[in-house]
Amino acid sequence: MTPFTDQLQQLIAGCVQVHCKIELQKKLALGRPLRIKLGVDPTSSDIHLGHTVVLEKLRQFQELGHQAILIIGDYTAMIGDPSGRSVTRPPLSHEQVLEHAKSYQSQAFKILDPEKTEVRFNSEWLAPMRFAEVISLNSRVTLQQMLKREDFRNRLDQGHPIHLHELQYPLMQGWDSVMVQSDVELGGTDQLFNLLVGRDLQREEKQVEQVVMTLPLLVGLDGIQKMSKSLENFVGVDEAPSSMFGKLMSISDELMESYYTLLLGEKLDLTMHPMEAKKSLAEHLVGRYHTTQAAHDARGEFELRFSKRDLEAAELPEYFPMTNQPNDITSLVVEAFQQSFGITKSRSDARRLIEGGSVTWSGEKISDPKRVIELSVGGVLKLDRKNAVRVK
RNA sequence: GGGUAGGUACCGAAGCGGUCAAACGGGGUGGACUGUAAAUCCACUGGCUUAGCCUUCAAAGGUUCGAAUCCUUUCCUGCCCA
Repeated sequence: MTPFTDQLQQLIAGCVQVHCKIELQKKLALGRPLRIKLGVDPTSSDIHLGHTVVLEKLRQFQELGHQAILIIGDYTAMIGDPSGRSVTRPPLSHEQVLEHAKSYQSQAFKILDPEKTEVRFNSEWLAPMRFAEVISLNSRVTLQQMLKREDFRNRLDQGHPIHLHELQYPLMQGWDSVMVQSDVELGGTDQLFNLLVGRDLQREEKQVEQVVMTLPLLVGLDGIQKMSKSLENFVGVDEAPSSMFGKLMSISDELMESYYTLLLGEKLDLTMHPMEAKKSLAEHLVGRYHTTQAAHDARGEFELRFSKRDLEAAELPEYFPMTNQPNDITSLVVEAFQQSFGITKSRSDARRLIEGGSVTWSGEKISDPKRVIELSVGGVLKLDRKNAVRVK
């Protein structure tokens, strides 16, 4: 194993907080593989770049010979983590959660080494708990401690409801730490409270308290809120190269700086033209989750399509018109969206796009929703800013 | 349990018998501009067989020629008191 002093430097790099560094040092000095816990709740079906910040840290531990423990919060996901939330999460059924858990695992293994990862579902110990045990857990935390949290405080001040079950969340997560006997737990900065509860519970259970390490939250594509699937400001690790590339190109210059540090672990070169820097960022990340070749191609496609605006030469999704020809443009637009992108657009929506001047056929703008046109094979139908199809 | 204020479109928030598919702001989408950046400007933002029609203002009933607006019941939430 790498000497522990070197490990320490490497491991705390990029962390916002480490509780406590001295404890981590002591644990590393033991010279045995530490048990490193990371919990993810399968509240949606995709792992996105926001998750990768902390997953990469876990991998780092893994590469240094420590034991990665990935907790799939199939039970906690049904409660919903209130951290950083201003509203209660909608409830999920266990079936939904298990469904998500499946894809979560395979996506997480794009980063982690599956051979060296202990995967645990927290329903394993949470589901069989008896009410008395739950009560006992509850007795270890006070309401005041809970209400010190900023997210709850805000909701309280603003007269927004806080449901009692939400208060259980940190306890459940903390109990996970007890059950897997973690030496270290990783999480985003918004997880601090939950992570610290783990320490409290471990202490009560006469375990050595876990070291808590928090990592910065990645801001989503909107540049304001943290990246999350429900806010639709995310880039999934499973996304197609072109989509990943495109989404990354749409982030603001200010945001790019943090993407460089958090995702690439590099400092943004300020002498570079921002657009070039962004392309390079996008290419790196696409390459990381796909292949270098795919990343290179995605970049080429992007340049062809959006920089040169050469739709004719670009590689586009195919569209096989099903309706009789010729047909009115509105119907064709609706059908193309549905068939090529799986997006259901209302006719009103399609009409708005047409009237707004977004739709073109073979380069010609079609702005009359009633206009009847005859599609020919090979022609390009542009639908909106980002989507166009080639007729087959 | 008592009192009180509420539940309006993606969100916030007006409207309090007809002129309401519902002001305004945010967000979103499209266009101009451009680097799929930012800023700015313009338009759109329930659905449809679109001079019109249909379904929406927590839910169900009712009053009325006519209801988001009035009445009844139900469900949900905040605040104060217990």
